[in-house]
Amino acid sequence: MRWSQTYIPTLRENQSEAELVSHQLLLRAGYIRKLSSGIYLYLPLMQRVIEKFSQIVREEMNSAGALEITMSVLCPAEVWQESGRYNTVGKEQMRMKDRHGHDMVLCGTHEETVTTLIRGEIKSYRQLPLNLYQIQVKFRDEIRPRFGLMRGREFIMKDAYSFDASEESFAQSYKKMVDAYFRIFTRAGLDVVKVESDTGAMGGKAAHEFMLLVDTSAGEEVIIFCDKCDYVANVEKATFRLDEKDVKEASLEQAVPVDTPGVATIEEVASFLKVPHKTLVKTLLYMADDKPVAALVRGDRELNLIKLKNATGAVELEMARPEQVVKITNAPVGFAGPVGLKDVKIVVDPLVAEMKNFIVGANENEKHLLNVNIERDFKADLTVDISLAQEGDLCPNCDGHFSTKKGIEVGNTFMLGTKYSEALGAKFLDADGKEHPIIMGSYGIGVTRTPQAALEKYSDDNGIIWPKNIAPYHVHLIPISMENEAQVETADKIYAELNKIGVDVLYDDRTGRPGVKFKDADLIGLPVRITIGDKSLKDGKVEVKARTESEMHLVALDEISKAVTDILERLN
RNA sequence: CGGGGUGUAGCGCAGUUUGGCAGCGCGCCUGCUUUGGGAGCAGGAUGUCGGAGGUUCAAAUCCUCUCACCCCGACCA
Repeated sequence: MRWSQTYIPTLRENQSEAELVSHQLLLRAGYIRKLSSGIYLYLPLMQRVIEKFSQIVREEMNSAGALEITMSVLCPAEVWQESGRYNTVGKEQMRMKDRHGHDMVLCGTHEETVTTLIRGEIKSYRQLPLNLYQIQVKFRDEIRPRFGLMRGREFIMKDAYSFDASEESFAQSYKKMVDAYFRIFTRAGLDVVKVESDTGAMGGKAAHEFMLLVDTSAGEEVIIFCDKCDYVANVEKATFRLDEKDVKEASLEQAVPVDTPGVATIEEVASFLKVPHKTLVKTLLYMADDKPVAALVRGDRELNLIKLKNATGAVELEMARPEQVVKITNAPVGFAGPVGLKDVKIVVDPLVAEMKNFIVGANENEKHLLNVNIERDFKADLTVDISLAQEGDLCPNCDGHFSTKKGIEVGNTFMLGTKYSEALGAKFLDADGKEHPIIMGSYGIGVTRTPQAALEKYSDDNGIIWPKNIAPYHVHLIPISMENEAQVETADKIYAELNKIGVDVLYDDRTGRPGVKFKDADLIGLPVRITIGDKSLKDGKVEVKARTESEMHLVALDEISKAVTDILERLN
């Protein structure tokens, strides 16, 4: 492609709207433009990146036996009502009425649609397994879109859905997808890790996420690693083993109230009473679908909201507002405790269950209770892990310890079980003529998110450095002067030759100054640059340089193709 | 939704405190010169100062309402 024939609006200065390097670069290098909050337009370069990545996805999905289809973005509300998710997805689902007044939704995912498609048509175990996928626009009305394509409201996703007749068959289907995912990300030049994750609103039995590990603030997920075994999990999901050191036998002492004037936080109470944080218990009040819940975690621990949500089975879980806290505990925020609470579900973390003679709020202003004990002073309605795992915790599978890293989720796989097939009536007959719901899985890859995520790893001060397989073009061809006939002639020849052997070339045929072209080339980030100038051309040579490397190679004109393919061969 | 912030030329911003000709840099257009890392000179075009209402002789500036966008939190590929 000739520069003069395409549309690459590069910008000299950074855009104020962008926080992340990757977002900044996509805007500056002329890949994307914003239309509205969380809604982006893909310009020609981005379009090519999307196509290249999509093609990799498509090839690997196809070779894993999945079949490409395209489903609608719009969907009648009844389908979502039937699965039950109409009431649970929340406000991120965009809803509207058509001209006849029918309720419609914009799909953020397609479990309902695809299940509706196959039910009634898949009747026999002989028709299974089946895996259908699409690469298509999704819409989610995110509470807070941010980071450009990383968390847009409209985005492109590859979503696949598997249908199996047995658990054994499903396990194979799932593994095929996991294997395909690793091949996809590897081809795109990205190292990802597979981590255990929460199933969230998707429901189902288990799930994994594919994470690109990054050191930047773009890493929205915290990932827990065991330093000894292969246990890896999203912090939302991670469980850990109780440290035996924390289990102590002690005689129960008399509970006593103590004045704690003006000290409300764990930090303040601990230093006021001169005791370690882990002798205190935090009582956190939440409203689970408008019913109060008290969550008790040890003073040195953070609450894991996802675990609490799962434990309570709540659809909406929100921290109680100060006035609600007052109503529940008769005390201002900071003095809540489990003793004497009425009509409040008390959820106790196992770490707390092991504690003796601990300190809690007294449900009275500026007072705490010392030497409180479970059973004697209050009863737990539920004892379940609700603590956030943290660095140094003990691995649940071995005697290793946890460390943490940050990552960007670029893909996920869900074991859905029969949640959707049962709700929507997708059933098959087995060899004995018995009816069963189909076992399903769903598998997503963020097609627009992934390339931007890649840039969080692959860029430098001068611009983008694309992995070769998702770069919009392979080669950036720059004649120093378009007024110089010999240079132009050479450039034309190289352009034709490389195109012929399937190397994608962006030919900067602008009549501008070379400095501008070099700056734009670095910004756009194609893997290989070929420069044609009088210095080397008088010896019948041109300069070939990899974006990642600083040294140039002088290459004779008849060896260009080989030089370029050699460099591409060794690049990521 | 809560908290914080910003809207002025295509982009980046100053001007708002203390009301008085709407500016700067980059980009864009024309001409000449220049051509190996964002050129120089000369000339030129470009504004609903986010919007509506109000105060005033006079509003980008003060007041009221409103919209959009960004950042922090809850949501999520």
